[in-house]
Order: sequence, then C-alpha cells, then structure tokens
Amino acid sequence: MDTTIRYLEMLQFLPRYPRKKSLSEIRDHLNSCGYKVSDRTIQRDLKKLETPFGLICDDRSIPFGWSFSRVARRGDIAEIDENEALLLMLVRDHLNEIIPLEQLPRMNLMFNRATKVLNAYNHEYNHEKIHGWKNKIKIKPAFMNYMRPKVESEISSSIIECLLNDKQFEGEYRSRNGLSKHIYNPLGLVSHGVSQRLICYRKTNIDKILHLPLHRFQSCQPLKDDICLPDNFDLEQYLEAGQIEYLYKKDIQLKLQFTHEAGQHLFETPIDPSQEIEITNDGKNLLVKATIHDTETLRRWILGFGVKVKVIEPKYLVKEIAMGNP
Amino acid sequence: MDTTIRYLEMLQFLPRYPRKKSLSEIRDHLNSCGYKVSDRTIQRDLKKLETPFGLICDDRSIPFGWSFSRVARRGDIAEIDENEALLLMLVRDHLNEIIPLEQLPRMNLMFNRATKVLNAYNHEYNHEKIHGWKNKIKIKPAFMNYMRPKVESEISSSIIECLLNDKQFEGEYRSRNGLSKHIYNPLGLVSHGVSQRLICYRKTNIDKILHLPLHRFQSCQPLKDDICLPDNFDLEQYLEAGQIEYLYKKDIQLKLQFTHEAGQHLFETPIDPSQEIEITNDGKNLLVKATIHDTETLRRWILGFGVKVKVIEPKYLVKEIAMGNP
DNA sequence: TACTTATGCGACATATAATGTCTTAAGAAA
DNA sequence: TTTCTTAAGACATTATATGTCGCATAAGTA
Repeated sequence: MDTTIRYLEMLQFLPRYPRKKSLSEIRDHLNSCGYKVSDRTIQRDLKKLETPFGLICDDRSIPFGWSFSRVARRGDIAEIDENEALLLMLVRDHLNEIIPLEQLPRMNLMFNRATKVLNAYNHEYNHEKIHGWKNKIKIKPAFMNYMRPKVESEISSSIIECLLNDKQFEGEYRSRNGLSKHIYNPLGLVSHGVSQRLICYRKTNIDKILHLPLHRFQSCQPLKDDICLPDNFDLEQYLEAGQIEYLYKKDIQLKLQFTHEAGQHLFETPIDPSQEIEITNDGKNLLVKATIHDTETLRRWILGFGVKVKVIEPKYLVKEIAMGNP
Repeated sequence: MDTTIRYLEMLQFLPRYPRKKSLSEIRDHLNSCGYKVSDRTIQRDLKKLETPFGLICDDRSIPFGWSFSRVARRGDIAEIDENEALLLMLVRDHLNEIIPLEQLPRMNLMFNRATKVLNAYNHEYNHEKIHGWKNKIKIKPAFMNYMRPKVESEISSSIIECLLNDKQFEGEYRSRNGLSKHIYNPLGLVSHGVSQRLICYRKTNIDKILHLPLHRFQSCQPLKDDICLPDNFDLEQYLEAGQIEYLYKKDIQLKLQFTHEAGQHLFETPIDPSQEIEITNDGKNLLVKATIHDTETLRRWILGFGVKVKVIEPKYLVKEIAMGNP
C-alpha cells in the first residue's frame, strides 16, 4: 500500500522521453517525500514498472537514465517539464476566455500542477533570474474579446446530459420577453465564441429549430421521454450540410483586393486551403481568391479592413459591402 | 506489483463525487480486466486507498457507493464521465485551431481517453440512440478563423526553453527579405490568434524590441550566455503597461451608437466590465459606453458592423472610422 | 412476515511480495 | 592509477496481500 503510493510518487517524477532521471535524482526526490528506501529497492521498482508503464531505460552510460516512452499509455502520470508547463498556461488563458474552468475539474488539476512546476522552477533559480514566468507569456486577442456570460454549471451540465442521452427536458428560458417554461428536445451543442448554443426545438413548435444560448436557461428538469424528431427530419444531414452556420450557407468564389500591407498576413495564415494570392500588375495590391462559405463572420471580417480591401467578386457582395451593410 | 496495477485500474474506474460505483460494478470491471480477486480484497483495497487518494464512501445505503471527492489531489486519475468527455471534445476542437496538439502530448492522452469514453457510451446504447456524439457538438467560429501556420515543434520548444532560462540563442529567421542569422535575447511569448510571437531583441540592435512570429524561425541554437537587457529597461513595466498590445496603448472613453439589432448581444457579452448601455430617446438605438484600450482590433471590430454602428467619441476615432482607415 | 440474496467486516492462516544487506563487476570521475 | 558510484545477483527476513470462514445486517422477493 505504502509501496503503491511510492511507485506513483516515483512515476510522477519521471519525465517524458527525451529527458531522463538518474538513480540519485530519484533517490533524492523520494527522500524528500519521506520515503527512505535502499537504492536496490528503487532499481528493482524501476525494472518492475518498466513494462506495465512503458518506461524506457537509457543504459548507454552509467548511471542509467529513466523516462516515460513517447507512446506510453499512462504517460499523463509523467512529470510536466517547464516547457510543457508554460504552454499549458497559455492554453489555460485561452480556455478561460471561452469556457469557465470550474466545468473542467480535470483540466484545472493539470493547470495547477503546471503552475506548481513553474513556481518551483522560478524559485529554484530565483537569484539569477530576471523575471518570473508569469511575465513571460501573454494572450493578445486577435479579435474582439467579449466577456463570457455566467453559466450555472449545474444547469448546463444537466442539459448536456440530456443531449447525450437523447432525453427531453423541461426548462425555464429567459428571453427578451421574459421567463417561459417549455419542454425541449435537445439536438446539438454549438460553441460560438464565448457562448454555447443549444440546438433544439420546443415540443409545442416542432418544426422550428432553435439555437439558444445555454446561459439563458434558468433551470433544467430532465424527463424520461426520449426526444422525438419532426417527421422526415434528418439531424445528421442538417448538421453536416453546414446549417449550423445558420446564416448563409453557399460556397462562393470570393475575390478580394487587399493593399499589400493589409493582406500580407494571408501568406502565412490563409483563410482557407483553397486560397490563392496574386500580386497585381502595379505591384501595389494583392488579389486573394478563395472558395469559402458566405457567413456573417466573413462579411464583418471584410468590412473590418475598411478601405484597405475591395471586394471584386461575387457581385452581390460588392454592393453589400460598399453599402456597409453586412 | 500486479496489485499496484490493479489499484490503478480500480481508481481509473471510480467516478468523481456526485456519481458513485458499487462493489458489484467494481468487481465486474476488474474481472473484465482479467483480475480475479475476492470481494473481500476489493473492500479492503478501497479502505486502504480511501485516505491517500481522497476517496469518499457513501455508506447511507447498501451497497456502499465509492467515488473521488471533489477536492481529491489525484482526481485526474478518476473516470471521465460522458458529460465531461463531451466538453473535452469541444475544448480539443478549440485548441486545435490555435496550437498544434502534438505539442501537448499530455492533453492528447486526455482527449484520447475522452474519445474512448464517448465511443464506448455510444456503442453501449447504440440500438436506442438516434445519432452519435460526434454529430452533437460543433465549433462555430465567432470570428474569421485563419489557418494555423506550421511550426517546427523542436525549434519552438527550444526557443521556449531559452525564454524560460533567460538564455540567448542563435537563430535563423525568415523575413520578407530572406533568411538571416542573429543572436536573440528572448523576453516573452505572446499568443496572438493562430500565431505565437516571440518578444525579443537582437544583440546587434539592442534598443528595438521585436515581436516575431515563432513559426518564422528556421533554427535555434541555445547559447550559454544569459540575456542582457538594454540599460534602464524594465521588462515587467514594459509588459504590464500594455505595450504588448503594441499598436495603441491609451485608454479611451469610447462611445458607440448601435442599431438595436446589432448591439443587442452586448447586453449578455459586454466588451469590458466598464461597459454601460443606454437606449436612445427614440428607442431605436443603443448607446454603448466603455473605457477601453484603443487597439487595431477594436477599430476592425467597429468597422465590421458597417453602417450599423456610429462612433460618437472620441472624435479622432470618428474621423478615422468614417474614412474606413483603421 | 418470512425467506433469500447481497453486502460489510472481523479474524485467522497462508501465500506472495517487498525490502535490506551483502557481494561482485564495471563504468565514471578524480 | 585510485576512488566513488552504480548495476545487479543471491539470500534471509519482514511486511503485505489474499482467500476463506463466520456473523450481522440491509435490500430485495415471494
């Protein structure tokens, strides 16, 4: 029993492949955890754990170096190195803008572990370091970042459960007109920026598919009845046909003329795999072509460049953008 | 040894608090994993693991129900339930647009585990389910989604390591003018949409801070020398002063007039905690005020609404937006 | 209610595993 | 070279894990 915990403590200390730990490092770590065992025991433990956990032993030189193999099934036990930890902090900040982290306890544990790693690392080199890790990373939003609406995680997870089980639920929904209670048939969940929308329809209005923000639900009472779909309704088709981009759906042959400066970034980060760029004859502008879905997002994006972009095709879009009416 | 693996197998099977598992469920699971042990052993194991792993035993009724407590330190071992798994799939899709997942092996393992959970869940209820989980979730980008540039994970992780250790490195950088080799002093990392930028300066030009996309580096050779900062340079101040939003820095008193339709979403997802909304006298428009940083992102966002928004203040912005010149 | 079944748990004997110690050989380091 | 550290086999000893039996009690069932 005590042994099992010690095994885990040791495994959590071993790094992933390119890195490795020697006997003396492992011994010191275990001692600092309060485990006083002989070297021989540690050696035997490593041998024992080698196969079941996919450990690798670099025995080209003495002392041997132990690590988790890259493909180890249980590689998530392995130590988080400072590098990975820093990336995880970036990921945390990104996610935090989208989803409340309380809803992801498992991720939170991971982030906490990464934080500890970085703090320890910082502390270790404190005297010679110029500034801490926290000041080394930052998220700079590439687009407007809205504030996340508050969601009651109990309500939303209850709704998600119904969605997964194809069960109806009775919910109170707060719309502009006030609170109303309906029976809902949940069909899908769409993450749209900072809000999540439930695709569903109400029992009393079975033909109209709704896209309702999750955070507007004030309650959710799961029911035992399976959801029932409208006759001849095919959800998969509905979703795969791109209807989930519920505004405009057709592929268009987009042709835009950017100023060199404004369109430059498209060389490195294209808007679509189909994108092609030509430089105009006078060398001052970029002609960007792509086959792409016509969405409201696209229109706003084009408008955002102001006079630095002109729509060449399709013609109907030329007019709409010129009028500033996305 | 075999025992340790069995402990882990059992722990991985136990859910987090509100849910629970009974003796018979655990027994069946262990049997299906090939562990044939008596009931008594399982009971004793649970008691033993209770304290070190923060397990909870619901003994209000027989059979007892076991689970991980909400605050268990090692709660990441616990079973992923379908609900959490579905959220993790959303997270995966989000992250995939920003960071290549190969750089996050630990997350990948988690996502794989979640996928298995959902597939098993789907399979279990196959006959009665209408459609699988994959068709129930979707990401709908709230803004233009650019394609992620390809990054050499070895180069970027090598650069990040130098950043963390405050070490210089020699790197080849591909700019518009071609490839050039310099010695760099890394100062920070900024995640900006689909690309990550290294804040740094070159040794030969010590006064000019650069913000270079990571993916443009073609090589990184870590050096043993610590980074050296320009005289009188205070990185923390530089970063905290919002200089990282490197275009415009001052807080402005922004006042915008939206059409009701276009500004509606700001009630639920404000652009800033300072935001206030008034309805105009004629009731047709919304007056939105906020104290906010003046960035290029902001200007593009405003332009994106076209004629549906008018800038009221500050005056200089009124002109610039009217000219369509962000 | 009475009967059956499943569960929890203490006790005990036993098999199994874990550990320290001693030893030897060999690779690093000084 | 010498000295120090590490890997690994052998063996005795201790610790622990496990099955079995028995009993009490809670759910489920007729």
